[in-house]
This record gives sequence, structure tokens and C-alpha cells, in this order.
Amino acid sequence: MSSIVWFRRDLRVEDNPALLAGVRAGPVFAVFVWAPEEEGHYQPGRVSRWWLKNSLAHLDSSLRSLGTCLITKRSSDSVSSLLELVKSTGATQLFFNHLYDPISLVRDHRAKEVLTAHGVTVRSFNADLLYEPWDVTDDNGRPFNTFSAFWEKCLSMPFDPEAPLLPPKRIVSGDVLTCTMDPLVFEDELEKGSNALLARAWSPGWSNADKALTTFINGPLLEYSKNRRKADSATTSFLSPHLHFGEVSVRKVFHLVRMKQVLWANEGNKAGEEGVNLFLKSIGLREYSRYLSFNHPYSHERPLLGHLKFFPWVVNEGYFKAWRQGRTGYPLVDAGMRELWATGWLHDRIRVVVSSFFVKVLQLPWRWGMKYFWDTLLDADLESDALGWQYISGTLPDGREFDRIDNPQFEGYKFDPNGEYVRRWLPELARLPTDWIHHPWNAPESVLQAAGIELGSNYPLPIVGIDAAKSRLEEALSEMWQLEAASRAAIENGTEEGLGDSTESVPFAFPQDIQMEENLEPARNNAPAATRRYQDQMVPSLTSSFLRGEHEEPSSSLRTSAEESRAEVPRTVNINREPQRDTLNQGIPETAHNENSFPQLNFPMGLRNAEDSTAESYSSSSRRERDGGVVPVWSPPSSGYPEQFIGDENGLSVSSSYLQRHPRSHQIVNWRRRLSQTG
DNA sequence: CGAGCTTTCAT
DNA sequence: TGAAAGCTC
Repeated sequence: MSSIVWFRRDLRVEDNPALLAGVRAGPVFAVFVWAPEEEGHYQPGRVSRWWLKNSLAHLDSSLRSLGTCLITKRSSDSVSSLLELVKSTGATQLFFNHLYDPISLVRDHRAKEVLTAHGVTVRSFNADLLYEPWDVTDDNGRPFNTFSAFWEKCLSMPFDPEAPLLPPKRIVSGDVLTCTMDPLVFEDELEKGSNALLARAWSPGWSNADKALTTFINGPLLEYSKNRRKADSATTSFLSPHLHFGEVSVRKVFHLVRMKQVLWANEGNKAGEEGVNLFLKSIGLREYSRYLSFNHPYSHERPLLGHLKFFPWVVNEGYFKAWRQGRTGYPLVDAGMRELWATGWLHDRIRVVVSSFFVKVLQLPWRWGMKYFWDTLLDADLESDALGWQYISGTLPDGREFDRIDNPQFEGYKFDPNGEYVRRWLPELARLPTDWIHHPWNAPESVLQAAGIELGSNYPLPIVGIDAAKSRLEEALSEMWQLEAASRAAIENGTEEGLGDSTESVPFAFPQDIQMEENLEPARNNAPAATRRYQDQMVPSLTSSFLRGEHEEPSSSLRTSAEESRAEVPRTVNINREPQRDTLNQGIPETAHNENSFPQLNFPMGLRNAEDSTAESYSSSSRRERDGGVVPVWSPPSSGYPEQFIGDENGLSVSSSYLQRHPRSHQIVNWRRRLSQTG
């Protein structure tokens, strides 16, 4: 009875229930299918592919030491590839671990149906979450709509998250010679050069993830609450890319961190205890992102709340480009964007700063920004990024108020009080005194001169003034309400479908070619040719090669500064991370020790005889009953934009039912009233 | 000590 | 904005 263990974003041998099920069942074929075209707009970006490549190599060598290897397949259709594999190997079982992004939900469901129809026993497991989304509900069995309620419930569940499983001691390999392997190509020649630097700062792979975890728990975790506001990322866990690819189990993270917390609680170490709570909260946000995606499978491209449906987003490629290049004239924003481009990494706080600037000050459609994050972040994660951008855009029931603009100048002094972060990533501002570092436009001419800065020449003036942004936002909102009212009136009169739909039905595709030829000087206050569109726009398709060409375009000072920044990456990051490496090595035996000492907890029987209950809950029949959890109809990317996106039927039903059953939706109305009264 | 004022921070 | 935490007299 040989089985296929289908690896996806669970690239580890420890605490991997699918792998363990395979090992128990007999000979194992461990498989990874590379089918990026299935992801549509969201094919992994350059750095993400780099990570994947290395992580797979790491997994392969681990599997080899256990007795088998990783079979790699290049495919445009994962399910067909699995089916072929079943036929060539004679495997009778398929095991995999759950994923919760919209595309995986559909694909995995199909895999189950198709392979079951071919007589294969298919079983799937939870390996990515503390609790399955369908297990966390309110007293009426309905899903939560706010993070805090969700997380409170998670922390007070009657059963603990499953204790992590030990890795198998040995794997009996299936006859690998019966299957052909495809070499997988994750980077082209040009990308190799850019990627070379990444290896100096990051080590993908499950055992490195383990080391990163140990290092974090024994170091920065203690001061997590104190340091979490610093833009310099030395105090974060650096676990997010590891977690994204499932190199470390979130349940292991949870248990180890919890044990540390108990220890600190006994010592009366309040700061440590608090640090753990905060860190666990960020783990909780990751959980919540999957939860949202499962319950609202379109959250990566459609707002959960519909109240911004008529918002006139500013369609300005100049703004978009200035933002990407770190040339907005706001040092904290620009430093963040340069760091992101150079390293694929950004501290969580800075992600909030740059994305909030994007949405509120530039008023660009959030999905563009999300797509750029997706293309450039090392830990790009569809569910987490969707949660983040929706939160910033105020389209979640517990998101930020839309009319509140954060001032990058003040945030600069909060997160980077001495300007070190800005100086590292914006060499052109390096000589500017701290007093002016976050608002150079106010600096006296003599100061600027002494620092070698000529605003508008080697560093831009603010692309939009904050005050201008505020009034522009108010105007846009009142325009939105007018449109909304008009639309409602039209619907009530029974005439047509409402005003908005005429503009909305025009699909707005991102203007790819415009970007290339644009001049590099970012748009200024006069907002040239800023068009507004009344639809939350389509995702721009930025291929990585396209981005690369653009950024390496010979040009003014940006090129030099970007290059300098990039050259600086390994040095900077190494300084921060080197000490970790040292502690790491000492940490290894300790980890091994800890692995064996996980408390073996007893779970209420019947709740957790994992495979069957999860497999059942995951099937479409049970999902259809779930509110908002209708299995999305997935269409292949070749057919262009999924029609449900434009057709809006799904979107409206998601958001209107959402509004109906969510009490806080009233706040949208109140908020609107309030603003029009004061403004 | 604690009423009132200021600052911080939101998922 | 508003709740919580911090600060002052």
C-alpha cells in the first residue's frame, strides 16, 4: 500500500501529519508539484521563488537522509500530475496538509474528488494552524468577524492546539525509478545575480527555521514588547518566510513560546510574559488571515465591507512608481520602500506605514500595493497580505477608520527616533541632522546645503502634502457618498442598476506599458493627470522581469542609491544576525531536547481523531453550509480576469450579508454622518 | 492617593 | 476616534 505525500507549503519533516500518515501506511512517494500558472495573478515573485528553491533542496536532502527523496514535477495542472503519478507508481493513497488560500481550496477539493473517483484514498490534515477555521466559532456556531473576538476564543478553546509530532525515524521509499522527475527552474540568469545576496542574510529550510525559532525564543522574545516599535528589524522573529513555507510548524512555535511564558510567569517576569502575549498575537493574526480567507474566499481581491464601493481611487502610475522606488519625499516611507526592494524584507510597523501612505495619502487602489508586496516580499503570503491591506484600507469590520491619515513625519520620530533607519536606506539624506531627518522640506536652506541635499533634485519634495491629502480624502469621500446615494436612488426608482455600475462594469486593467517609458521624477503636488476611477481596480500584472528592468533603468540618483543600499544589505543584515548564528549553534542540542519533551496532551476523544473529521469538514458539502464559505468557482488564468470579479454577484453577496449580520456595520453609517456634520 | 490631564495605540 | 495607560499636582 504505497502512498503519495504531496508537499506544498509544509516543507518540513517534523510535525508533518501528512508525511507521518504516509510513513505509517507503507512505502512513500514524496512529491512536490510546481504549477505556478495555477496561481493566476499571484505567481510567486523572484525572492519568494528563491526561497522555495532553497527550501525544497533542503527538504530533499532531509528526505534522502531518511530513506527517500523529493520527486519534483513541473505542471500546469497539479491534479492531473498527481493522477499521472498515481498511475505510474501504483500508489493507492494520497496525503496532504491543508491550505486555505482561495486557489488551494478549490484545487485541493478537486484533487480529492478526482483521485477518489480513481479509487485513491485521499486524506488531508491540519499542519498550518493552531485550530482549523471551522473549529473556531461563536456560541451560535458562526464565524467571528473581528480579530480580537477570534483570538480570544482561540486562547480559550477547551482543547489545546495539537502537540507537534516528531519527525519519522526512517522512511520506506516507494520505487522512485518508476516516476520521471522534472527539473524545476525557479530563477533565470538575471535573477540569480540579484538573488545571490539573499543567501547572506537568510537560510531557508526547516532546520534553519528551527534554529531561527530557538534563537528568537532565547533572545529577542524577552524584549519583544519593549522593542517591537523600532523600525530596525533586529528584534523581530524573522520567522515569517519560514512559516509561510511551513518549514516550521506554528504549533511548535506556539508550544515552545508558551512554555517559555510559563517559565517567565513563575519567575515573575512581567515583561517576558507580555512579550509572549504580543508575539502570540502576531501568530494569531496569521491564523486569522487563514480564517478570513476560508470564510471569505475572495478577500485577496475584494473588500470585505462594501462601503468603499464608490470610492474614486486615484489612478496615477506616477504615484505608484514613486512609491515603489522610494521617492515620495517622505523619508520613512522611502526608506521602507528601498529596504523592501533591496532585501525583500520590511518590519511589520513599516509595512503599516508604507501601505497606509499608499491608501490614504496617495489614494491608490490597495490591490496594486498588495500585488507589489506579493512580488517583492520574501515572506509574501496571500492571506496575510490580504488581511493587512484590508485592515489598512478600512474594509474590515475591525479595520482602521478610513478617514484617518497617519503622518509619516510623526511616525518617523516614533519608530526611528534617531533617523538611523532612514540614513541607512536613504544615503542621500545621511548627513541631515536628526531634527530634520523626517521632514527635510522644513529644513532651512543652510542645513540642506550643508547636508548636500537639494530638494527636488537629489531628494524629492513631498509628492503630496499631508494637508492636501486630508482635504483630497474628504472630497473623495463626499464624492463617494454622492455616487452611493445616486446609486441607491436609482435602484429604488427601479431604473437600471444604479449609477456606479456603468463605470464599474468597465474592467480597469493595470497599464503595464505606461510604466516603462515614464520619467523618473515622481509627480509633485500638482497631481498631474490624476484620474479617478470608481472601481477597486484590477490587479496590475507586474512580472518580475518587468520590475527588474524598470528599477535598473539608468537614471538619476535613485539608481546609485538603490545600488548602494543593496550593496549594503549583506553587511547590515549580517551585523544584526551574526550574533544569532552563534547562539544558534549552541541552541541545536537544546532544540532536540525540547522536541522530545513536548507535553503529550490528551484531547477530548471524538473531537480530534484528526483525519476523518478534518477531511469531512473540508469537503465542499459541509463548506457550502458555512456562511460565506461557498466554494469559489475557480477559472483558469488563461481566461483572463475571473468573471465573478467583475460580475460582482459574489462580492455583493459576501459584503452585504456580512454587513447585515455584523453589528459594527452600523458604524459605517454613523461615521459617514459624523464626517459630513463636521466637514 | 487619585482626579484630571496627556500620550499611546489600535488587526 | 476612543479606551487604556502614563503622568502630574
